[in-house]
Amino acid sequence: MANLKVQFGARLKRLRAQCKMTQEQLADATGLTIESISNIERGIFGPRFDNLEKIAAALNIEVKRLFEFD
Amino acid sequence: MANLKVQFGARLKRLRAQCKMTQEQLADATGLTIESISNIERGIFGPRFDNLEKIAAALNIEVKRLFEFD
DNA sequence: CCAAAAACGAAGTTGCACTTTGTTAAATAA
DNA sequence: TTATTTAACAAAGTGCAACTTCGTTTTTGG
Repeated sequence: MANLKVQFGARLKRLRAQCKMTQEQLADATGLTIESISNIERGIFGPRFDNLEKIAAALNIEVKRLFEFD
Repeated sequence: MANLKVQFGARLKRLRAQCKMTQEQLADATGLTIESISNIERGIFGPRFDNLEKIAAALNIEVKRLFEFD
């Protein structure tokens, strides 16, 4: 099983796609750069808690859904 | 609604209690200091992703359960 | 009461989240 | 095909929040 950052990134990418948002749109909605969104989705790094909140808010979902893998 | 760090901290505290673990035991199991555990539980700061994994592993639960509030 | 557990303060370190810039590649569409 | 958009990827720099350390006080529970 891949590490948490990778799993989280893949999950985020899928949820963002379901929202039909581009990385740029998510970046704008969260205040992060498009590069940071890309890095998060590829599992390069995991977002801090404050940005975790912003990401969930932008996708209009609860934070825990970002951790629902399998 | 309190911010994510505070909600997470309260949730962690409850789950740790359910496991009948002390902060010190959780600290030992995760490699964090007892102070860091205390700070996390009080919502002073949120753990990084690598430590999120270790905390969930120490409690023998899935990460998502740490974000199940309400 | 006593001992253990946890809260709290303050100050210092460090690693990682995040940015910036730029290039390349893949996807979508016309 | 040719554009155009979207995203992957690299490398280098910055800042701040996560984390530590040391010490004191307060709370909990037996």
